[in-house]
Amino acid sequence: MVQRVLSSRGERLAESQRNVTSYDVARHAGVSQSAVSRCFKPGASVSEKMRERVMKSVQALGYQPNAIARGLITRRSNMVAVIVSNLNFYPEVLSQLSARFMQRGVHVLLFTLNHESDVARTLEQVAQYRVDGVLAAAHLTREQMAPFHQRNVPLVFYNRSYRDVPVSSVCCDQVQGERVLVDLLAQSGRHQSYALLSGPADSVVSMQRTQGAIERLHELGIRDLTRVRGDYSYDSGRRAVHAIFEQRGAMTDAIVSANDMMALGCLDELRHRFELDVPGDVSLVGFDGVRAAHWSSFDLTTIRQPVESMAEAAVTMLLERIDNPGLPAEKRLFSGVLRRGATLRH
Amino acid sequence: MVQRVLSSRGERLAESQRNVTSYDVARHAGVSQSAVSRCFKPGASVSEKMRERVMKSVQALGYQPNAIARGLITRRSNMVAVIVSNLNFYPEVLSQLSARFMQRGVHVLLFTLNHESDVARTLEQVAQYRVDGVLAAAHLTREQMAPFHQRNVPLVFYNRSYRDVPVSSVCCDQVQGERVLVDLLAQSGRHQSYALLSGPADSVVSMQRTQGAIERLHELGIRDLTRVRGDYSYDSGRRAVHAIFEQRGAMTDAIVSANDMMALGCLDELRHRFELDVPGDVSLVGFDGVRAAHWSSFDLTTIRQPVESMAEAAVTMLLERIDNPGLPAEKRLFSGVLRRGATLRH
DNA sequence: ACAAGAATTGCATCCGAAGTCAAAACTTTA
DNA sequence: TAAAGTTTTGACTTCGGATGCAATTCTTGT
Repeated sequence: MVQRVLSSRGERLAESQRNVTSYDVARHAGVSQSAVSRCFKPGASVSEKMRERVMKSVQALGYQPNAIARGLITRRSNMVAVIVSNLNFYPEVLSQLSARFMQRGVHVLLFTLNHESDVARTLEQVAQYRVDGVLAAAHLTREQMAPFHQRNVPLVFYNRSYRDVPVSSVCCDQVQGERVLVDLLAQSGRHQSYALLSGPADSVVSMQRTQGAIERLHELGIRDLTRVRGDYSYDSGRRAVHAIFEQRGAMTDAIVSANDMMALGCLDELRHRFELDVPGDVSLVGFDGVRAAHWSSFDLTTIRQPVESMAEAAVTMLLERIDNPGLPAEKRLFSGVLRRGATLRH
Repeated sequence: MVQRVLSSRGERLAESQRNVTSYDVARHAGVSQSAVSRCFKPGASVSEKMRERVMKSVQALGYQPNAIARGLITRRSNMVAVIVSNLNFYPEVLSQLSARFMQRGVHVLLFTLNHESDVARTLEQVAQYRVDGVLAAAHLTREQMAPFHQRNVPLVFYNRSYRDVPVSSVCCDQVQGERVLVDLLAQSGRHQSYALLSGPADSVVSMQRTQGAIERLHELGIRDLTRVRGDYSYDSGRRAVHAIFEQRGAMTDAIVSANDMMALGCLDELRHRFELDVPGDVSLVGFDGVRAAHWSSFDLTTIRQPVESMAEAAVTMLLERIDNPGLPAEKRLFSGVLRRGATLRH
C-alpha cells in the first residue's frame, strides 16, 4: 500500500502512457465496451446517435483498436507471412506483393532466408504468429509444409511448384520460356558451340530452366554443350565466362544463362575482359526480365516474368483461400514474355 | 440441438483443427497451465522433471505458443514496423535490416509506401498492431511522428534526419559525400560546365545532396551550373541528359547525379545515344554505391553508403530503445565511402 | 526427525476486443 | 393505446498465455 502511494506519480505516468482501450472510450462516452467495439465493426447494429457519440470520444482520446487483442478473439491476425529466400530477383516481387496486400488491408510479416538461416526455426516463428496465410518465394520441404496444412493455414508458393504435392502455386513457365530462347538462338545464328550456365544446385527454378534448355537443344540435335554453374549473381556470371572458355577454348558462341544477373555478368566479361563482340562473336540469353536487362548498355534478350500478373494472382489466390478454406489447391502457370534484345547474332 | 448432432463431424474436425493451447498441453501432462507457460519463459522457476514432462506433451501435441496471445498480456509484440518508401535503392537496405532483426528474434512487419499510398492510413495500421518500434526509411511529418512519441514507441529513421526534432536516426552524410565528389571533379579535369541532376522534389536526401554539391561548387567559384530534376530512376537519368543538353547545348562536361541509378541512365544515354565518351567528353558521378555501379560496363565514381554498418546501427539503436525507453534520441551520421571508378576525366 | 528456508507449483486474474444473448428502447400496427 | 415486432444496447464470457501470490514440496541443518 505504501508503495502504491509512493509510486503514484509513476503510476499516473504509466497510466497516461498506457494505450487507451475500448473501455476507456466506453467510460468517456458513457456507453458499454461492446458498443465501442461494434462501432468498429462494419455492418454492426449501431444507431447513428451511438456511433457519433462513440466516435467523438474516440477522437478525444485518440483511441486505436488493438489489432493484437482483436486477432486473439477473432482468430484472424490479418497478417500473412511472406517468405523470400534471397532478394536478388525478389525486390521487384516483394514490392509488388507488399503493395497488393496492403491495398487489401492485409499486413505482411516478412521473413527472409539466406544460406545461413535456420529454416525450421523461421517456420516455427511463422507458426507462432498465427498468420492467416503464407506466401513463400522459397523452397520448403514437404515436412516443412505439413504444419501449415494441419492447421489449415493456406500456403501459396511463388515460382516453386511441387509436382506431387497438392499445394497452390503461381509460377512462370520456366521450361517453355527456355525452349523459346533456345529456339531463337538456333534460328538466329549458326552457333557452333553452346554453353549452359545454371544457377545454384539447390534451386528448382534453375533446374527447370536448365532442363528446358537441354531438352530443346537435344530435340534440335545439338549435343555440343558446355555446362557450368553459377549462383545467380553478376559476379558468378563473370567467372562463368572464364570457366566456359577454359573448358572449350574460346569456341563457344552461344551462352544460355539461367537468369539475367549472370547473363549481365557474362556480357560485361565477354566485352570488357575478352573484348569479344556480343552479339557478333557470342550470342547470349538470360531469364527474368530484370530492369537492367533493358538498359541500353545491355539490351539483353530474355524472357520476362510477368511479375505484376503473377503477384496479383498469388495474392488473390492466398486471400481467397483464407476466406474460403475449402478451396482446393491450384497451380497457375504464367508464360514468360519474350523480350528481343540485341544479344543474338543473326 | 439436431443441428449440433448433425454437425458433430464438422465439430470434431473443427476441434481437431483448433490450435493446441497451453491448456491442452497442461491437461495432457497433468499439470497447470502456468507450468506450461513457465516452461517457455527462459529463466523461470521450473524443475527439471516438470520441464521434461511438459516438453514431452508439447512434442506429442505439436504445441506452438501463440505469439499473439503472449503479446496481448506482455504488451510486447516482438514485432517492429519497417516502413520503406520505395524499393529503388532499398532492397539492399531492407534485406540487411530484415536479416539483422530476424537474427535477434524480432519480427518485421513490412509497410511499403508509394506515391499513391495513404501515409496516414498506413501509420494507423502500424499503431494498431502495437509494434514495439518503428524503423522508417521514409519521410514522416512531425504530426505523423507524434502518436509514436506519445505512446512511447521508439522510432528510428534511416537516412532521414530532422534537424529540430529530437528523434533518432542513422544517416549517411550526404552533404559531405557530395562535397568530396565535387572536389574530385574539380581536381581531376578542367570541366567547363557543370550539370546537377537532383532527385524528386520531396526527397530530403536529394535536397541535401544537391545542396552539398552546390555549396562546394560555389566555394570553388564555379557558378556555371545547369540544374535538372529526375525521379531517381534510370529512365529519368536518360531523360535528364536531353534536358541538360537542351539547356546548354552539348557543352556540359561534368554531371553530378543525386543517385547512382540516374547516373547510370545518364551514362548509357551519353554513350549510346549521344555517342559521347565518358570520361573523355563528360565526367559523371553518382551516389549510393549500388551494385550496378561496380559493373564493368559502368565503373561509376560514386560515394558508397555503408549499408551494413548503417543497418546494424539502426537495428541496434531501435532495439536498445525498446529495451530501455528512457534512452534519449541519437543521431548517427556515417561517412560515405568514396569509390573511384572510371567516369572522371583527368 | 523436525523446523526453517528455498524452490516449485497452482489458483486466480489480467491483457483488450468481439460475440452471444437477453433486456431495454423504439416502431409499427390494429 | 396496447400488443407485437424490430432495433439497440449492455452484461458477461471468451480468446490463450503471463504473472503475483499463496500453497505446496523439497532441501538443508541440527
